[in-house]
This record gives sequence, C-alpha cells and structure tokens, in this order.
Amino acid sequence: MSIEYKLIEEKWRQKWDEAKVYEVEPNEKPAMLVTAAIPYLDMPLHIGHLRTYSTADALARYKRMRGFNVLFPMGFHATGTPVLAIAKRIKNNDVQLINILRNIHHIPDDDIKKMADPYYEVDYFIKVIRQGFIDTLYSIDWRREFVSIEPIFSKMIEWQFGLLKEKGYLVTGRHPVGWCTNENNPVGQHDTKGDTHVKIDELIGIKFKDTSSDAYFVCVTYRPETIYGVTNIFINKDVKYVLAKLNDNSNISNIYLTKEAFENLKYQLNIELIKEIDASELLSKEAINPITNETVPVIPGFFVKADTGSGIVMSVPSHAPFDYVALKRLENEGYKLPSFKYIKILEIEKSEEGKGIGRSIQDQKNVATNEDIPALTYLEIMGIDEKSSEDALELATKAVYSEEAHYGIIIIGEYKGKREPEVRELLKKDLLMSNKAISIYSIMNDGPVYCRCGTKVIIKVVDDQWFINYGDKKWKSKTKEVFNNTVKLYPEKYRHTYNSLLDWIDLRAAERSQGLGTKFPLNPNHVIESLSDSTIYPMLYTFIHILRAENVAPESLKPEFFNYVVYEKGDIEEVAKTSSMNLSTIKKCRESFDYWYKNTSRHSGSDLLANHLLMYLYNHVAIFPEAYMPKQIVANGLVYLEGVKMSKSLGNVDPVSDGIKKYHADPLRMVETTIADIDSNLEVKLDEVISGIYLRNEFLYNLINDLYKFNGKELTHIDYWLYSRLNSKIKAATEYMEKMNFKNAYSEIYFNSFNELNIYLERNGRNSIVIRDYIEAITLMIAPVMPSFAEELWQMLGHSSFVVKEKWPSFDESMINEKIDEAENIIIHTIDDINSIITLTSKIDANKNKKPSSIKIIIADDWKLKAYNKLIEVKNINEVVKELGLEGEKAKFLAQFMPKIKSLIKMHEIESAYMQSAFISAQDYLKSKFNVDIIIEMESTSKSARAQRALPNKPSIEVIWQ
RNA sequence: GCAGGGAUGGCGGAGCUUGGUCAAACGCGCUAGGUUCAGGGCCUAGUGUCUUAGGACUUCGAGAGUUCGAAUCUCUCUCCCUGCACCA
Repeated sequence: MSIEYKLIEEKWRQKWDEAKVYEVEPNEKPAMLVTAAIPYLDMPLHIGHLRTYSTADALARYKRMRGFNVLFPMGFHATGTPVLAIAKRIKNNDVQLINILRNIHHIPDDDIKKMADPYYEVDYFIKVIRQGFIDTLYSIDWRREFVSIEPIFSKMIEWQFGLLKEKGYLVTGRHPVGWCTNENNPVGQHDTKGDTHVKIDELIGIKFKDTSSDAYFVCVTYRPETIYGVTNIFINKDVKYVLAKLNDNSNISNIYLTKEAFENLKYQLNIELIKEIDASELLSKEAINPITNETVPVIPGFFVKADTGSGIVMSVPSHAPFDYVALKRLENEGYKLPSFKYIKILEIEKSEEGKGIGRSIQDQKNVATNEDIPALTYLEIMGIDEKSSEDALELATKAVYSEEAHYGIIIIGEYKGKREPEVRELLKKDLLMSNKAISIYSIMNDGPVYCRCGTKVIIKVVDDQWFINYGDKKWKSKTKEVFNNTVKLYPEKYRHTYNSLLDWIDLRAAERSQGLGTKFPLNPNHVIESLSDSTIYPMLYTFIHILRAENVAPESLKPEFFNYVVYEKGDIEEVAKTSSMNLSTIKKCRESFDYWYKNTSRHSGSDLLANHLLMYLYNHVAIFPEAYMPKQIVANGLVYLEGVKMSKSLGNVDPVSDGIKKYHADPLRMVETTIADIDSNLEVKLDEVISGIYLRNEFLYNLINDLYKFNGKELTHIDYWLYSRLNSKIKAATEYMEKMNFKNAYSEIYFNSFNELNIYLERNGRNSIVIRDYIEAITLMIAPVMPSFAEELWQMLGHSSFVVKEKWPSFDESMINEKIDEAENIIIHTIDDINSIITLTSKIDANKNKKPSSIKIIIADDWKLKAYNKLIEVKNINEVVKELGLEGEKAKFLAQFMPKIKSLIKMHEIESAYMQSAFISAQDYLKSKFNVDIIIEMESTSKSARAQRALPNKPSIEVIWQ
C-alpha cells in the first residue's frame, strides 16, 4: 500500500493548527528559543535552503519532546541592496532574471511586472516563502512574524545603534570601496556585471625624486623590498602623463603619473592636476632611489599599463621577468642602455635535496646558465625568453613571486638575513612613515570590473564612513570569553576557526548610501548596513506579538521601552508614560523576553560563519546582560545535488514549492537533516535517497497494519535480543541528539531499525507486543524529523494524543544485554564463515556438481574461552596451565595464540550453554538460509573430526557434502 | 599573501575526539546466481592480492617516528578546497 503523504501532511497540519500546538507562551517548563537566520527576500527559497530550517525545526521538536517549552519563530529579511537590485533589474526588463522567475519559480508575468516596486516584491516573496515553510511542516509560531523593514524593527535597530554609539563602538575612518563614478555609489558584488566580487589590494607607491625638478615619480609595486635592485624607471611612451599636486596628510609634493591613473586615483588621493606632460619629456629624466640614493634613468617599457597603479613602475631586472625582458627587447631594438648592474637581493633557501632557485617549478624545460640574475634563471628553466608572449611572462612572474615569498632570504640592506615577506612589510612601513611612499589601492581582479550601468569600477577611499569597531580590544576579549565559556558550538570543530575569525574581524561598515533599511542615526542620508541590522533581532520574537495584540504604535517604542525590556532599567511607570504604553504591556514584554532569551539556539548555514554569526555574537555581547548571552550556535553545511552546489545563479534549483510536490515534506526533511553530517555538505542523489525512504516508511506502515497477525506469547531469545537492541538504540540515539548529531542519531533510530526488524522477522520473531513496543519508540523518535508521518503511525498504533507533544522515549538499562548482542554477532560471523567455506570448498574437484547436505556447528568447550582470556592477561602458558589445571593437549591448544599474544585482546565471556541456546533459536533461520540441515553440537560431545578446532567465540564448522 | 579545512577501495562517503573487534560502515557501481522478472524491481553471494575449509599478505596522499599494535597519535613534505569585509 502506498502512503498518501499529501493527505497525511495536510490532515495533521490542520489538526496542529486547530490545537495551536506551536503557539507558545512562558510557562513553568524550561524555555528554549530556537531561531534560524531569516530568509532574504530577493528570491523564493529552493530546497537547498531548507536544510538550516529543517535542522532548527527538528531540534525544536526534539527539545519539546524532552520537556522544554520551545519557541520556534520566523521573520523575513529585506534590508540592503539585493531587493532593490531585483526590482531595478525587473524595471530594466532583465530577460535572464525574468526567465528565472517565470520558469523556475512559476511567478505569473503580472506579478513579475509589479515587482519593479521593491515593496511589492517584498510582500510577494514573503507570501511565497511563508507558504513554503508552512508546507514543510515547520513548528513555527506565526504570531511573531516580522520583516526587517517594518517600523517596529527599525525602532529596535535605532535603540541598538544608540547603545553602540554610547559604548564607543561606532567610529569613522578611511576605507577603500569599489565605486561607480557614473552612479556615484559604492558597488558591491551584486551591483557588478556578472556578480563579480571586487577584490581590493593595498599597494605601495614609492616616490623617486626627479633630479631636474621638485617632482616625484610614483612607482607602484607589490614588492618594495626589491628597491635595492632598481636599475631604472619604466614609463609607457605612448600615453599621456600629468604633473599633479599631492597633499598627503598635509605633506605636499608634486608627482608624475599617467592621465588615466590620475583620473582613477583622484578618488583615493588628495591630488590636483597641474599640467599635462608628454611621455617623451619624462624619458629624458633621471630619478633618485629613495633607499639607495642611486640615480636611475627613465626608460620606455612595453608592458607598462596606463590605467594600472600610477602608470610608472620601478625596474628590477634582476628579480622581475617583465623588467628583464623589457630591457632585453630595448637592447635588441638598438636602444642604447647604460650598463646596468643587476643586483641580487635575495637567496632562495635550499630544499632538502639541495635545490635552490627553481625548486618549486614542476616541469623544468632547460638548465639555467646564470644564477646571479634570478629573473633570467627562471626564464631559462621555464623555457621563456624575450620573444615569448606576455602570458608566459606573467606565468614566470608568478613563479618568481611565489617562490621568493616562500623561500626567499634577503641578502642586502638593513634587513639582511630576514625572510622576504617580513622585509616587505618592514620596508613598506618604513617608506610610508618617512613619506617616501604613499599607499595606493588597486583592483585585483583579472581584467576590469564593470558596474551594472556599464561604467568601469574604480576604487574610492571614503573618509567619512562609519564603522562598527569590532577591533575594540575589550569588546573582542569579552566576546571571545563568552564564546568559549558559554556558547555550545555545533559542529564543535569550527571552534578553532571561529576563534581566529573573532580575532580577525576589525572595522566593519555600519552604514551605506543605498538600500532598504533603517536610517542611520548619525547620518540620516544613509541606511544601516544590512548585516549590521540583523544581529539581535531574535529578541523581537519574544514580545512583538504582544505589541501587535495591543496595537502599540511603533513611535511608542522609545529607547526607554527597550531598556526596560532588556535591562529592567528605569521606573516602569515612567517608561509607560514616555512611551505612552500600558504598564501591563511593558511588563508582559519584559517577562516574555526574560523567559525566552536565556536559552537560545541560533542556526544558519556555514557560509554565514564569517559574517552574520560573528556579528551576532559581538552584538549580543555589546547589548545584552550576561544572562542573555547566546547559548548555542549551529552551522550546517550546504546542499549539493548530484554533485553540483545548489545555487540561485546556477538555476539548478528546485524551488520549495516544487520540491514538496515532488518529494513530500517528511521525506525531504529526513534527507536534509539526517543524511549528511551537519558540518559536511549534503551531497545526494535525491530521487534515489527519497525512494529508499518511501520504501522504509511503507515497511513500517504495513507492519503496523499487520500487527494483528502476530501474537503475544512468552518471550524468546530473539525477543530479548530486539528489546536489547531497542534500548541501546534509544540510549545511543539520545546521546547523539543531545550532541546535535542527527546523522548518527537517525541511522540508529531509522535506518538501522529496518535491518533489525528484518532480522527479527527472519529469525521467526512473532511477538506482537515486542514489535509494538519497538515501533512505538521508533515512531516517537522519528517525530522531530517526519512529524506528520509519525503522527499518522501514532494514530494507527491506537493513540489519540499528538505524537509531537509526547515524551521522547526513555531506555531501560537492564534490558540492554551485551551477552545477547555478542551472541548474535557470533551467529552473524558464523554465517559469513559458512559462506566463505562453501565458496572455497565448492571449487574442490570432489565436490563438483554436489551440494552441501548438512552443516555442523560445533561450539567450543568453556575452558577454551577462560584459558584464552587468562592467557591474554598473564601472557604465559605455564601460568595458565597451572592455574586452570589444564593437561597436555589443552596446553598445546593455547600455544597457537602465543606468536601474536601481544596484539590479541580479551573476548566477551559467553558460556557454551548460552551459545548453544542462541544457535538453537537461530537453527530454523540457518536452515532456511542455507537450505540444508543444521546440526548444533558441543565440542565435548561431538564426534566430528573438526570438533577440537572450535575456538573461543568461534564455533567450528563442518560442511558435509552429498 | 593571510587565515581555516581537507587528502580513505571504481565513485560518494563513514571511521579518525577515546590507537586494537578495520580489508575498512552505509549507499552507488560492477560480477555471478536466483526470482512465472518484459524492459534502472526483488533476493542471495561476491567485488585489494593470493588461497583445494573459515587463512595469509598488502593497503587508508608521500616519507619518517611513537607503540606489542596506527586510517586513527607526533614530525616533515606534496597536493586540493574555502573565506578575506561594506556583501547578503
């Protein structure tokens, strides 16, 4: 009979709704607040997203069964730019986007059109996503729903930022951002064409003084340490240069750079154009190396790009392949060069095999002729010369750069003897401190990045930007302390990562010029950045439904109100007056917050580890009193389908609505929460796994229907075995659940159970009471993951209560019988052994065309196991012989274990009589399995020649052929 | 570059926290046999190498070490993945 999931889901969802099972208020039970990162409203969710929510829901349901009063609420996130970006793309008739919405998410064209209005978009997606959560049977208390752009939410954020300011955590500063000069806005990843991430790197521009004027050549480089090897300066002879006035921290100087560079850098430097200059004019000049004070000429370089850095580079032919080749080419063209001295600035540390330069280069083409010029050495061994392409040179440059950074030891100058990366930093600092260089930011992407409007993105340094200063020392150490002392982290193995992230996080933008959200109090033209405004909102769940029920106007929610709710600060009557609210409302809010917020579990995908979860923790430490610190954080891995990551942009998604139709809520929940470890990416062939779950569910369902066919006679060996398995299963599963290890928990609870039930039935287990006890416990334990199916089974088992409100089963330690389990293991091993013996002996000529007629299983005498264990203990045959009073033959038996005695371990003590009864109970089963007579004998009474071969816990087997 | 993580049989992926019962769960694939089985169904056995009785040998990225004993602990090396900020 196949199961009508859709009907079952619908039926129980309605019954739960009617009984308001998930609408909870403070009571005498211990509280637990389970929250998951609220979904972002720029797209409907796909089934991959459900993993986080399903895990949170399963925990919520489990904890309810463990006696907690659990609140699982949900809200929606709309602040920031993505919602706007979608609206804008729809407005611009973005075909790609519209196709996704239409074809994948089945949104009617009419609605798509209306989504050009971001608020329509928000409402629409809330509707879709909420329905998805309902269909997935989450135990959400919907009375507490909110969206992050509604006024009540904003009031909370304003209060939060007031506190952050008060505590001095808000600071202004300089910061480089990707910038669109057309729209005059910062560009984030989804503002760029192809959602390119703008990679920004800090470079250094070293100032070489022009000998013939007071101006400087600004040479931009990654490797200031190569300054010792500079032979000349390269410029591009085909582009326009300018002279500009630079005001660098009121240190005024004139600099040369390309016109294009000027246009870019005016957004990050304080510079003014003085005049344009021809490249040819610069080519007649010389400049002074600020470190070595040597005078070097200005020379044309073919590779110098006008729009990169300043359009001027310093030439280090000894270590830079491009520089070396440029000089070589000039020479070949007949350009008259001075005789440069190529100075080697570092030595490559030798590898164990004694290899120096080129040690990390895999397939070396040639042998180097000259190791005094490293750039040349690399070119030679890589088979590259001045005629090679720029790509080849780029490759060589990378090879040099990485090897020298890895193994380079500086052999010149002030920092002689130190490693290259260290010297780079030291020199950078020196040069900047002494005004011999300026810092310049550059886009590190391969090729230019474009804004969606088509303009090339440049770097702007904003200097009135507000940041949240997560670098604050006290705040940082307090946060780490809370994290390490009070927060349970799942998976625990992220703790190390997390600690280093807590250290790493520093300034973080608090506001931005665009996007939906709460106005930034310190600059009302800006809104609060949307990661910063989603850190403490779980508090809102605890009382927002009270505010709504009492029709409290958002304007009433003054800081005094929040201060009272969170700190119980101030006089409640005063607070009621200032916020024009009922005293009782405020009191209720306070009580509710205090009740729920002491025990929280926070859930999100592991991709939010480095941002949301960090800020969640920091902000909790900043805002809340000790008692309300986070207690638990759960980060789950992502979902892959058929080996491909589910991603909105890839379009390989099943929207939630489709997924539920196709797979049904309960089986899908089962897969998402229990197939993979919580920390690993879930990588499944959904159809395959789901059909496995269908089969198992049907097995359970049918077994309950067939319960009447069984009887309730006296308990036999196999009944005790099933009870033993059940109780140890409950014990193990409960331990796993407590550790948030759903995977292992459910392979015990669910997947292993079918094997056990099958063994039980095959072994002629027929006790309806035993089966019922077993299935009831399974039903209870699958309820957190497959709630409606469990509910259906629970009803079939004759209960009238909701299974989701039942207690998690407890186990009876006395029913766990290791001996019986061990005996079963021995039987299973014996079956394996019989199989391999039959396989092997069937090849014997004498057995050709024959079949086994019977199999003898001969159980070892008790003394063998005793002696064996004793031998392991004392490791001395004589002692065992003496102590147990064994004769010659028996001592000989023990001798076989001596060669490996040190590596053998003790065995479980099972008496031969017990073993015999176990085998007798399995006799029919073995008989039908091998389709032959099974004879069970004891070693002492057996006449078989193989009898004495019986080993402790390993019966001797004799296969008798016809 | 900085930080974090990883490397296991044809594949995916357990086990490694607490070293032994690990030739290594589970699933997929593959092979053989069965099934009144018509087309990705079910059952049984096999699937590192060798083996005429349940055994032996070699394996868990490479190398070295600790130990009676290592996939599991230590060290070195190689390779791979992820994140790096104003962006949800």
